[in-house]
Amino acid sequence: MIRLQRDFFTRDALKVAPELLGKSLVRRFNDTISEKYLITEVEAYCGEEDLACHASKGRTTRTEIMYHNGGLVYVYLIYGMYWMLNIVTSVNEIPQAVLIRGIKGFNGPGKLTKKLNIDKSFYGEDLTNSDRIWIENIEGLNDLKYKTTPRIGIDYAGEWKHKPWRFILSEKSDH
DNA sequence: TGCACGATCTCG
DNA sequence: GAGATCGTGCAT
Repeated sequence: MIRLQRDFFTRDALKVAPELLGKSLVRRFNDTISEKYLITEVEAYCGEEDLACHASKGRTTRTEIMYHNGGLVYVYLIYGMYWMLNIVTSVNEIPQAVLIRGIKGFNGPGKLTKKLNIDKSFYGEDLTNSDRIWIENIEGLNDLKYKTTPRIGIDYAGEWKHKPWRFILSEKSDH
């Protein structure tokens, strides 16, 4: 198992998102407790022109982190009670992120952050050197099958709501 | 300073 | 189908 490095994240969100499927999300709580979860569902949000992306409102206190280099964590509160876990992608000044919507055994972005005890304190965390959250490659799991659908909960995004930028790992693969 | 609105979830 | 619940962005 090898922790994903900077170069994995500093690419376009549409390239990174499907490749995150089948990777292992690691949450380390202390010296003896670490938990690993297979990533099964993600969504890509691509820049200021993407009306579904929070960065479509420009650079604000909340979206600032998306303007940084890939590999950082973007966390925000939605509906007053759920923390959403996102991973910043692309390079400086290009605001993109991938929302982690589901992990094996726990579908739903709000449920997984509650399960992993992830909150605003993770905003800006660096996945390439954090000691409490990172992502690992699982040897032999590559080019997995997945399907795409439009993203969830963004009816306000006009034409952008139709983009097939939600990626779901298929139940069965040839591997 | 105030207010409308969510990249959700659970229960009925 | 509706309610819970609050930080953020933008209008006052």
